[in-house]
Amino acid sequence: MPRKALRQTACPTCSVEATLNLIDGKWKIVILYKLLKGGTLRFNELRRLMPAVTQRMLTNQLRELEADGLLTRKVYPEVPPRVEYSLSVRGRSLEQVIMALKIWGDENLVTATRAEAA
Amino acid sequence: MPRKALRQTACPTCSVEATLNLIDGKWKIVILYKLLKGGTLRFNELRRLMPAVTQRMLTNQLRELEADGLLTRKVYPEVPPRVEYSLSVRGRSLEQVIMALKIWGDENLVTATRAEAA
DNA sequence: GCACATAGTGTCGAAAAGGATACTATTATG
DNA sequence: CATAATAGTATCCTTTTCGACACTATGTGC
Repeated sequence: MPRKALRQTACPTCSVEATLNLIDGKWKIVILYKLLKGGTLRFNELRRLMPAVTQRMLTNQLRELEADGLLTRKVYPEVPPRVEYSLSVRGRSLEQVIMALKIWGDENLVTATRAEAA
Repeated sequence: MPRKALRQTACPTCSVEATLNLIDGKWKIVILYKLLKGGTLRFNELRRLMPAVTQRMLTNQLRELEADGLLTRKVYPEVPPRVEYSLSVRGRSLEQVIMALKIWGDENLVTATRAEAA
């Protein structure tokens, strides 16, 4: 049984869509971006960087990213626990995608995201 | 009242996240990609290109993309009706983003999207 | 007169995603 | 003994998303 159902595809040949599925999830892109910029980060460091994300969601998203092979989770058998997250090679290969998103946003979302924004 | 609630942001300064919000929606990226490749397309042409998408969803996604200024909807007052969709200037500016997604997918998703895929 | 094509809309319900909150184990520190 | 820190879990609930399906108007072709 798949850990997470793959959603139905609009057109199976669309690698655009498949890629988007990987980074779909409310916080995944931000996590990847933070790791891209920050290198290795611990769980609570990520939390502090994204205060709006609940612990549960952060764990969820990290686990999915790990399952997709986009990041590496390294547990140190210490007390208090220490877990370090960093991009895997595959994750780092997403740099162009992430940066394309960032660049577009910087250029096009300076003031408002929607025309009718108050 | 906003047409669609903007979801809470992980970090307001992240243009990465904001950009992703614009193209978030199950079929938006594919629609944009089809229009990028196909130029101007009519409603039912899009439907045929994406058979898995219901009429209602296609309409929804097209309306949201229009509201975000990413595409142009041109209605011809004819019977039977004719409506043509094409990327706006703003929409076309997303080309780098869309192509980054496609290129990554082509290079990294050749066989399977998930390690545990049967 | 009937079906067909276009570009939709309306309603209902299921499923998935996400949020709030409380709880865990262990050790160090005071 | 009490508190704090780490990296989470567990449970419950609400919101959002998505799909199925039926329905619309109008003119053309048979």
